[in-house]
Amino acid sequence: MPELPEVETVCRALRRLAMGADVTRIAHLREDYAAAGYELLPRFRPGAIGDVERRGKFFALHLSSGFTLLLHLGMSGRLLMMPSGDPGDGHTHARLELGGGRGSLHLRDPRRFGLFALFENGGLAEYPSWRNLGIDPFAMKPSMLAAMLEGRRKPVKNFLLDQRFIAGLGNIYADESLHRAKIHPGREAGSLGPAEIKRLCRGIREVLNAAIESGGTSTSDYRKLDGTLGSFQNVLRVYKRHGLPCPRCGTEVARTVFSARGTHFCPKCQV
DNA sequence: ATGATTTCCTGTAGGC
DNA sequence: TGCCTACAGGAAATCA
Repeated sequence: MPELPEVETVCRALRRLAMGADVTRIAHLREDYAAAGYELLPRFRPGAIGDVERRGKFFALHLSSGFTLLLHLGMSGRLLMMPSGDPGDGHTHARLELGGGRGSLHLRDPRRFGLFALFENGGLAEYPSWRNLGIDPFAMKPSMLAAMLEGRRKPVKNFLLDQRFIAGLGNIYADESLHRAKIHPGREAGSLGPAEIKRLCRGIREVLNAAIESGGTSTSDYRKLDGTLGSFQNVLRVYKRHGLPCPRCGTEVARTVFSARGTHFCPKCQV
């Protein structure tokens, strides 16, 4: 499922291929696939893509005409660069036509947990799930993580999934980060000591960087902008590897459930 | 206020 | 082989 590294991968490709291009037309093929801004569509005015911003797992495309397009891939969403004129399929919920023969951006999302929303004149800043996003994991210092963990009783796995604290981690990278930091996912968040907090901070940063280098994790639906697969699924250490040996100590990776999410960890080296 | 649970949705894996 | 059920999960809503 697309998390920070997947969104960042697509974002970088988008900057390369679409920045400066005009979004000439929005084909909104499924009107219930928008949590905000549907009423603005009739007023939409074409504009050049000036900046492609990523915060957490969101993309924001800022257009010169004053509109901002906000996208989230949910769990089965793909953003694909397609040739102009390609209609997409039954799961293609929106198409952004680009000027200058640059093609068309398709938002395809079978399970429809994603988001396509339109804002005008900075209205995005008021959008709750954007406004309430937590800190960027790359800018997170151990002291900042410590302050957020302080007094929290919930399992650290649940904490890592909450976008209001740290923006961009999902199930895959939460599990992988905890394994790198040698912390058991069920540990009470507020119980982590300074050394553990430091390891977690570093583990998060390192796994996200490595995954971006690999173009993201294609375990199921995720694809890059050009439709090809990322490769980080080949080097995962615990996620979906239950029953296989921990790459660090050889113990069988275990699986349990936290926060209604499958959680994978090494029962020996994560304490 | 905090944390836990439920809901949305559909393709796919697993069981019989 | 084919059918059916259960499961996967991001984030908002709801519940305790």
